Amino acid sequence: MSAETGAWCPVYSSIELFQEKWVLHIVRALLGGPHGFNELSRAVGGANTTTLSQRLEHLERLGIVDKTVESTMPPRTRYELTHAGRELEGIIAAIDSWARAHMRRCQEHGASGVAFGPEERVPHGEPGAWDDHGAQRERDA
Amino acid sequence: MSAETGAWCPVYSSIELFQEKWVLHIVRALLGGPHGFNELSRAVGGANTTTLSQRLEHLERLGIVDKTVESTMPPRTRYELTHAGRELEGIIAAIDSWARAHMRRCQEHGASGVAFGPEERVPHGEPGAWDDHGAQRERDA
DNA sequence: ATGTAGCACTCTAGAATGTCAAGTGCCACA
DNA sequence: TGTGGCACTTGACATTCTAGAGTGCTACAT
Repeated sequence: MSAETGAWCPVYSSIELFQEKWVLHIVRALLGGPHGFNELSRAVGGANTTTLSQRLEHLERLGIVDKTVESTMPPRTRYELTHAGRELEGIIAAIDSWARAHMRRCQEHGASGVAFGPEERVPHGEPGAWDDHGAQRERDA
Repeated sequence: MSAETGAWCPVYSSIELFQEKWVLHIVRALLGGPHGFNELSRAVGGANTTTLSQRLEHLERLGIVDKTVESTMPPRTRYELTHAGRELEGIIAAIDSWARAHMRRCQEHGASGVAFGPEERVPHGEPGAWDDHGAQRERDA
């Protein structure tokens, strides 16, 4: 719509971007350093590879992530944040502090059957993936 | 997965929430004051009513928005942010500042055909809706 | 030399999610 | 009496995401 009315709103567009599935997860994972493709898929909580490669392609086109293919055999790919990407840390940090303050409460009174209970899909967890996140997050705790 | 591994991560869950379609748009609109249902649908950029009522119900259960029905006839509904909801302003502000710094650039070199050009869907814009947003955004400019 | 495993993907089909369009019941104003 | 607004719900349809398998390559163990 932005494009149509001529009044293009950067904030609206960013929100559209961040509400694409996995985008924020990808940024969060990449904030902890560069990752390979499969590694990223795991770090992000088990995103399937089809979606992941679409997202990465999109983020690369927008200049948020940078893809490097080392010309060894077999070629290794490395995804990392660009300057613009790294600046997203402010958003992740804001989410982080809000989550710590308010999300825990949601979980607690979730005992009454609401709040994330009914519709939270559980993708089949990789226990190891969480260690990654945990370690990365200590940074700003 | 969080639920499954026992290591529940509030940040992961928040990201899951914010990447639900319209959630961030709803919060942004509501930051500018309470809205009625149809009004909100317009303010948010033309969200369809089915999805909107689902989202609002979810946000209400999580204690982020508060729904008040005035017992007049016909009943008027008013959606507004709770305390926790208002605290999301930090996140919106972070998105806002990132967007102003980096998104405009994306648009500019979008002249080369990339960056939001190809796959941005245009839902059929209501020209008026943008005045709303514009007005609200002046607050933190 | 063969088996197993990892990397970085792509492909296809089906499930989940979101959307459109229409309809409901209510009232206000002309 | 008619047109329009409000706050939704319903059902059919479209888009998006996912699982799971497959590709081509290497590396390491047996």
